[in-house]
Amino acid sequence: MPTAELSYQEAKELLIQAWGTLGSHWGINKTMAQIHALLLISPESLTTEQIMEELHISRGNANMNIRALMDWGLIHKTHKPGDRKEYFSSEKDMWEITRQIARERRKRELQPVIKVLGQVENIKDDRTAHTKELKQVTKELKFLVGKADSFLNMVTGFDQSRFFNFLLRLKK
Amino acid sequence: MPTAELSYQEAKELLIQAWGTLGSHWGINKTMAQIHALLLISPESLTTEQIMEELHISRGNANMNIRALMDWGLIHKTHKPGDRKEYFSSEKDMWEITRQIARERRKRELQPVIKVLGQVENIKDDRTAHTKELKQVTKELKFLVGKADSFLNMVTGFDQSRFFNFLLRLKK
DNA sequence: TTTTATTTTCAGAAATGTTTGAAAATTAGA
DNA sequence: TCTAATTTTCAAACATTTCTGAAAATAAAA
Repeated sequence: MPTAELSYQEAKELLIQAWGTLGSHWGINKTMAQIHALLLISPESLTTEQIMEELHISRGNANMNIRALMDWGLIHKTHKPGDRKEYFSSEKDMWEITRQIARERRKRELQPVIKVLGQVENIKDDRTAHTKELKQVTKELKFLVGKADSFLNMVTGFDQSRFFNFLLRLKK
Repeated sequence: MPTAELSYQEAKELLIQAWGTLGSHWGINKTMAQIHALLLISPESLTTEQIMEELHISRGNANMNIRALMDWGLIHKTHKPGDRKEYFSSEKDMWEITRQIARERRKRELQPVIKVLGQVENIKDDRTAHTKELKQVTKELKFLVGKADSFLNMVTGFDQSRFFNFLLRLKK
């Protein structure tokens, strides 16, 4: 059975929904991801009003999630001459978006955990099996989370062409 | 100020809490992460009863999250001779845990999104700017998510030393 | 300055996710 | 088979997160 061609509207809703679901697996709430998807596929920048209408959400909700997206560095505020409203637009370069997400997740998730693991590693050794196991597990956990941190740090340092080389080598 | 040495109990609680926080950024609920942490640092396998007592949770809650952890392939059921109860133990090899998580997240998160992006890509081209933008963004998104999928697939296929050697080569 | 457009805040409402506990189902041994 | 130990289910209670909408704050124009 061949896949039916989707209309623009159907495709747009599917994409916004899919991006929302993926986002919610990544500690980003659904609305935040949906606003991001909407701005990502919009050729022009949009006002809060337009975002509210398009996604059927309240002003407060729109405002809050727009600010969160700006905190993540994924969207930006712009102005139009002779217009008092604020317009929002997404960074469109997919690699830049990837780098920005890598940068924020390192800072928000990995680094706090690495700090805690460092403390736990410092436990007083009373030579019991339980303490031994806790120390061993913590050491291995810290090693692995540390590697993930280095990897994301590397991503933020790479430019696009180095990234493409990296992808090529991934092929096998 | 030098960091004070933690007691076993303090360290254990810190670790369980840290693992829970990291887990919650990964679509895993608090109790599920706590049970996993508890089994990870426990030298012996534990019964449902012991897990309930240790974490102060109900039988239903324990049962449900134990099953979820088994679905993820992170813990296993064992039996002791002459004992009717089920005992649970965590996979201890940290690299094996990483591979298992990579395998599941590919299946649960990336592959469904890739499928949707394939559908959206198939949109009827009406030559408007909006359609053009949607197609372009979808194509780039699919490329990127596809690469993330290949990367996780590689993790599941490599052994630890091979994987870290691979990452080392990327450094420069 | 005053008026008007726009953005931000936040208390309560709604929605979603988690936990409980007791009853039902299952399983193994007698 | 029957009995007793153990596991599973699930409706209702509880907790947490997200969303709303109207009021307050801000900023630009008159």
